[in-house]
Amino acid sequence: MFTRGELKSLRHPVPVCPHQKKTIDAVQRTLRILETLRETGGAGVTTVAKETGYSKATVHNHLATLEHEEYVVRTGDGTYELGFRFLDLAHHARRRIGIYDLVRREVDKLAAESGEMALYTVEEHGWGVCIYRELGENAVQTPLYVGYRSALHHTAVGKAILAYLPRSRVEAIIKRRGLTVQTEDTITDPDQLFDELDAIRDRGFAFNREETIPGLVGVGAPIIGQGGTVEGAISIIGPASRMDEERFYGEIPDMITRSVNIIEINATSI
Amino acid sequence: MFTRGELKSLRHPVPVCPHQKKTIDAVQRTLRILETLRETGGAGVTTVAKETGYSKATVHNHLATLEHEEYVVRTGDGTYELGFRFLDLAHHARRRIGIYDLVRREVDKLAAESGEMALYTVEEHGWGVCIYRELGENAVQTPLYVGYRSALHHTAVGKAILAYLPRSRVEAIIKRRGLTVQTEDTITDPDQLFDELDAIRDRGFAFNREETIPGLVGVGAPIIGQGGTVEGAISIIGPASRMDEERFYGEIPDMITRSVNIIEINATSI
DNA sequence: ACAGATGTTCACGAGAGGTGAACTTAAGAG
DNA sequence: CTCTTAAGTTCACCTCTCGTGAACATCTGT
Repeated sequence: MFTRGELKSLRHPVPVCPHQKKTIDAVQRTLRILETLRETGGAGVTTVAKETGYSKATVHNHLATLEHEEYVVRTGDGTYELGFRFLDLAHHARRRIGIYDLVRREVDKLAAESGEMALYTVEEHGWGVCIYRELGENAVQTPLYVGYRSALHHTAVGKAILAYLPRSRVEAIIKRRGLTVQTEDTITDPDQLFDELDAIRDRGFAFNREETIPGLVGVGAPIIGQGGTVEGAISIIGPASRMDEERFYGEIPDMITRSVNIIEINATSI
Repeated sequence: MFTRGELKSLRHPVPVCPHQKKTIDAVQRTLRILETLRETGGAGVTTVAKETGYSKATVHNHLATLEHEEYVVRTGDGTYELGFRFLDLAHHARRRIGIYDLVRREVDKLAAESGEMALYTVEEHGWGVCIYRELGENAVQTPLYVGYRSALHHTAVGKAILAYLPRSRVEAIIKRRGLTVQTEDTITDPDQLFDELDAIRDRGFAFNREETIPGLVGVGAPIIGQGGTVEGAISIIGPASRMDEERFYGEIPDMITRSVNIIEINATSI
């Protein structure tokens, strides 16, 4: 027989990895559940339980808590959906972007002038996150909504940002996120990527030549803040069919460079 | 000596309130912490601990979890801030609004035509939540951002929505949220509010006569969906000084009614 | 270099929270 | 209208999570 003390020491044998972060399981579960609601566009207890692997009771308790705290709503037909409280959190998250209004005006202008889609993207946790987007008259249909996250290595904005981050940061990001294949033109070799980043730094802006989606191209340029650090990048995106040499390598980069200058100059006075 | 069963029953004496919901404390703590980041616009462990009353270690563990899950960011100066992942959740929450694009177009039109602020609001958890907002040329400065929540009884949109909810729902909302005083003109008496809602139903739209902020007035009208239920309400808001009788009771209501009709007609074809 | 504050780690134990099963309610089929 | 099936909710149990204070580490500014 064991005494209580002996039993206890057996229960906690040895931490598998002594350096792994200590995270709170219940919080992770709630986040997984919210993400499930996001992906399903609303679901019931059973669906969420199946999707996450948690028991029905667990899902029920989490959803009840989230509903009580008004982060989730029960609709008429009994499904749970993301609450509008996230609009509020999103608004306050966006307030971090000091140059938001400035950027917005320029992105609107770019979309109107070019007739294509224009956007502003920022780096976070090694992803590119779309902060603002405006559609021009002939803009392509892509699922690129505000809040959309994508890898940095295969977009114009992403490469523009990477080009102006310290090499160590870029290496860390590559290690963390990998260089996933999107199309046959996606850069998947680190050395090739670093060469590309050198070229971008030389000319001041980046091209996306069907590296994300076949047939889709883009031009992007970084916004450099007072401290000399990249704040983000703006870009114009359109179908390859509409982008002849003159436009893709001339007019569009000019428009973008002009907007970048306006933003950077006005940002210093904030 | 006690048997196991007897001991157990002693340990759980009597639930203080048998009907109180079972919520998960850790989740509530995380939400409180996120709300603190929201309110402070970014803060360190100590500040959040002071603000919430939780221990530093607790706050540290929660923030570490939220950062690991990429819902929060550590900035250069060591403070934690809301992550842009909330933009994504917000986007998916907003997808619940089927008529969003339709409403957006009309609100833009109203803002341009009137020169004032125009907006679309929806009810959730007994609050009015601003879903979309556009500023006209002369729009007033108010903190009415997308995601902003306010009580329903003292705004034009709020009263327009209440007027078309079942009386039982209205009573439940009043009970839950109360009729808070905003200005000397705020309706704080339930009977008076129900009379006002009758009047709104008669004429089809609602007025806010400085009931929220002194000097600020508005006109709002509900959007009624196919099932005959209120989807939300649109509104134009401006300074009382710019709203003479003719404009406030004539032109503005006409513009809004026209937009409501366009939205409702087009909504049936979705 | 030092003082004051902030962030991080640790051991411990109360009790939170996850679980399966039982129960209730709602929806559909025949 | 009843039976069947599935979904949501409640419950008692038990483990291990998570909150805590205090000690330790790290940083900032003068």
